[in-house]
Amino acid sequence: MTTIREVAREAGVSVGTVSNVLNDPAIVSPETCERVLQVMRQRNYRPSAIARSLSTGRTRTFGLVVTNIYNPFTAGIVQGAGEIAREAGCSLLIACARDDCMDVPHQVQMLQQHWVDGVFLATQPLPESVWRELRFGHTPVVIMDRDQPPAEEHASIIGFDWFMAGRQAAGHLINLGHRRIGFVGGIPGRSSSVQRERGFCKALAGAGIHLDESLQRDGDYSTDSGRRCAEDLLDQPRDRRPTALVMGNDMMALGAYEAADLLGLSVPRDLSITGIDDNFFVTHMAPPLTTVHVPTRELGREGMRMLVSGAAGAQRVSLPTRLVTRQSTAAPPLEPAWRDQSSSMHTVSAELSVPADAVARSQGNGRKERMTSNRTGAVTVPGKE
Amino acid sequence: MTTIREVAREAGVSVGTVSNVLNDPAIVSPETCERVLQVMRQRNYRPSAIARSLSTGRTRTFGLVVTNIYNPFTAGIVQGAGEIAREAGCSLLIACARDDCMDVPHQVQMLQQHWVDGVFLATQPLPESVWRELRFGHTPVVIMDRDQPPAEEHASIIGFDWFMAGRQAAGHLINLGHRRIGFVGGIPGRSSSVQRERGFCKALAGAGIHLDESLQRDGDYSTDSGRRCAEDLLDQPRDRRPTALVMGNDMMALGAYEAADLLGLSVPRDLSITGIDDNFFVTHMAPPLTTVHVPTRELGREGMRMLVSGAAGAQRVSLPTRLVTRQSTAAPPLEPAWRDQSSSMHTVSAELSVPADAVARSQGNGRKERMTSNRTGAVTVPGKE
DNA sequence: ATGCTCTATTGAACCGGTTCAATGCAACGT
DNA sequence: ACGTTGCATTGAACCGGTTCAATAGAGCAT
Repeated sequence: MTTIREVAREAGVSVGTVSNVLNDPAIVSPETCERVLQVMRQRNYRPSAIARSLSTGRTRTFGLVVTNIYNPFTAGIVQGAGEIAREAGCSLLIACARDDCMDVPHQVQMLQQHWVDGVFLATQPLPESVWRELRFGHTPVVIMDRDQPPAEEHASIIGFDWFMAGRQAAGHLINLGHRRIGFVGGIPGRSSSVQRERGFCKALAGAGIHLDESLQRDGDYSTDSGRRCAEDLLDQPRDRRPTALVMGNDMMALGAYEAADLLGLSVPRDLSITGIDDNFFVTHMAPPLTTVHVPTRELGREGMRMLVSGAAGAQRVSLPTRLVTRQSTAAPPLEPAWRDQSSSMHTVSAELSVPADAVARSQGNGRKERMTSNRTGAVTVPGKE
Repeated sequence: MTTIREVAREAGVSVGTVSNVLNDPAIVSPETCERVLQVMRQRNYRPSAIARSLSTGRTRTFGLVVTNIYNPFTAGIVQGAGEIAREAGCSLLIACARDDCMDVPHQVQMLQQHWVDGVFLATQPLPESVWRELRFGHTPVVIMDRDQPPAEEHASIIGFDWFMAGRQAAGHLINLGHRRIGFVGGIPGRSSSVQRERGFCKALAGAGIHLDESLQRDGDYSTDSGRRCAEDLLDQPRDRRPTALVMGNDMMALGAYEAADLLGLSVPRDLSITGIDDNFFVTHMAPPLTTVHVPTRELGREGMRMLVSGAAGAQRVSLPTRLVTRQSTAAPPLEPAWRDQSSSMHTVSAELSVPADAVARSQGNGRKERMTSNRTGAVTVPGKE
C-alpha cells in the first residue's frame, strides 16, 4: 500500500504538502498540486481512512445495531440508513445483535471502540434490563421507537405515529359505513400497542360510535393469536357480530383471514379486515389486504439524517403512517330489517355515510389484483437476479 | 476518552506493560496486571480499534457490498454474514451500492481505504462493464454467484447449485406421477437460469421422459412473465396440456397460480406447481407452494467464514438446495381413457410410480396450512415488535 | 538595501495503540 | 563471588495520516 510519505518523496515535497493536496488543494500552487496528483495516480495511492481517523478523531462512520435483518421491518430501516450514509459519503458499521438483545451493550461498546461518530439503535424492543446497562458516553444516539425518554440527554428518539395508524384503520372502516368494528390489539402495555388502540377509540368517538369493549381483544402480534381473537369476536349471532375488524398488525390480519375462512365468512363481502404495517406479503393475500403503511425505510433515512447532520440530541420524531386501500374492505353487509331473517338480497335505504368512491371500489373482485405492485413504492420484492 | 498512556501513568507502569495486559496478560506479573485492570475499570478505558488497526495493519473488519437489502435474497446473506462476523468478534462494514451497481467499484475502494481484511461482493449480478473496473489489490474477496472466474486469483466464488434446484423440482413431480411437465425458465443465457433448465432436463431424461420442447418457455423471473408463460402453456386441449409446471422461481409460480385461476384450473387437483427460492410469502399462498429452498443465509455464513478464516482464495463453492414439499403439488389428474370425455370421477388402474406418502399428502386441504411455520427454519417473519 | 506582506512549503508533534530490543533484577548453580 | 538464566518491565520507534507554527522566498513600498 502506498503511503503519503512515499508520495511526498516521489513528488519531491513534504508530507504536509501532500496532505494539503488531499484536503485543501486551493492552498497549494497549481504546479505542485498537479505533480503530486500525478504521483498519486501513478502509484494508485489511497489515503488510509484509519490513519485519518486516528489523527482527526472523526471516522465518518456510523454504527447501526439490529437483530434480525430478515424481518422486513428491520430490512427497511437498514436500507434507508444505508442510502443516506451512501449519499453523505459515510460508512455504516452493522452490529448484528443476538435475537434476545442481551449482547446489545457489548455491540454498542464495540462500535464505540471503532470511534463511530454516532449510533443508531434499531433493535426490536430492548429488554429493560439491557437498556439500563447501556452507556453511550458522548456518542450521539438515535433510538428507534422507544417508550421512555433516554437516560442520556444527547439521544434522539424516532418512531411511528401508532395513534395515527389506529385512527386511520378505524376511520377508513367508519367511512365505509361500518358501526360494529372489532379491534385486536398487540401486546398489552407496550406503548406502540396502546397508541394503536387509542387511535382506534378516538376514531370511533369522533364518529359518535359507542365504544363496545366486548369487541376488543388483546393479541400478541402473531398470526395464531390473530386467528384466535378473530374467531372469538366473530363467533356470535349475526346482529352482534362485528362487520369489520381492525387487526393490530398484518400477521394478525392473516390470522383473521383464516378465522373468517373457518366460519364461512367471505372477505370483504361479509367482513372487512384491516392490518397495520403493510408488510411484503399483504399484496399476495387473497384478497389483498387493506392496511396502514408504516414507512420503515423512511425511518432509516430520517434517523441516519439526524446522525450525519449532527442534529441528534434530545429530539423526538414521530413519522406519519398512511392508509393503503386494497380489497379486504368494503361497505358492511346490509342489515336485515327484521331479526334473524337471513335473506340479505334486498335493497335497503340505509346507505349511512359511505363515500361514493368507497362503494364503487368495494365492488371489485378480490382476487384479480393479487400482484398489483405495491402502491407505496416503499416495499418491493424484485425477482431474484 | 481514556487513552493507554493515562492508564499507564495512573497505574505507574509503562504503556508497553498496559498493552501487554490487553494482549497477553500471561506475561505480566499478577500484581501488576491486577493493578492495571483496576485502573482500566475505574477510568472505563476502551482501547481504540482505530489506533490498534493502524499499528497492526489488520482491522478485523470485513466489507459487504450489497444493493437492495429489501430483497429477501440479499437480507438472508447479510443476516448470515452478520452472524458469523459476530461469532468471530469481527465487524461488518456495509456498503450499500446503488441499484444499478454502477458505483460498486467506488464502494469497494471506500472499503479498501478502511483497510478491511476482506470484501464480500453480494450484489445481484454485476454488469460486465462494472466488473472490469474492479481492482481488489491484495484484498481477499468472496463473490456471490458469479459465472466467470474472477480476474484476480485470490478471489473465491460462492453460489448455489441451480442444477440441483431444477432437478429437485422436476424430480418431485415425476415421483408424483407427472409425465407432461412444463418448464418456465428465467432470463435466458444467464448461468443460473441455464443450470436450472439443465437440471430439469436431466430429471426428465433420468425418468425416461421424452423432452418436449413445446412445453418450455422463457420468463424473466417476474410474476407477470410467469403468468403469461403459464397461460400460454396451459391454454391447450386437455390431453396436450401439462399436468404440472416447474417455475423458475417463486414469483413466477405466483404468476402461474393466477394463470390457473383464470383458466379455472384448481391447484393442485388439476395442476401441480413448483417454484424455486422458498421466499417469505410462499407459505401464505393458497395453497402453500411446494418449492426448492435456496439457503441464502447459509451462503452468507459460508462466505463470511471463508473470509474470517483467511481461506478465501480461488475456491469455488456451490451450496446444495433442498425441496420443501407443501400443498401445491399432488398426483396428476387421472387420464381419461377415451378422448375428450370429461367424467374424470372413476377409478383407474394406472397408479404409475407415485409413492404412497405423496398420494396421501395430496388429499389434504390446500387452505388449512396457510401459516404453518416454514419448515426450513431459515425464513421467518416474526411479528413486528 | 531594508522592511514588510503574502503565499507556498516545511518539519515536527501528535493521535493511541503495538512491538521489540534493551535493561533491571532476583534466583540459582558452582 | 561470579556468571548464567529467566522473568518483568521499560522506552522508543513505528503505523499513516493531520495540523500548525516556523520559514523561505517573491513582490512591493520606501
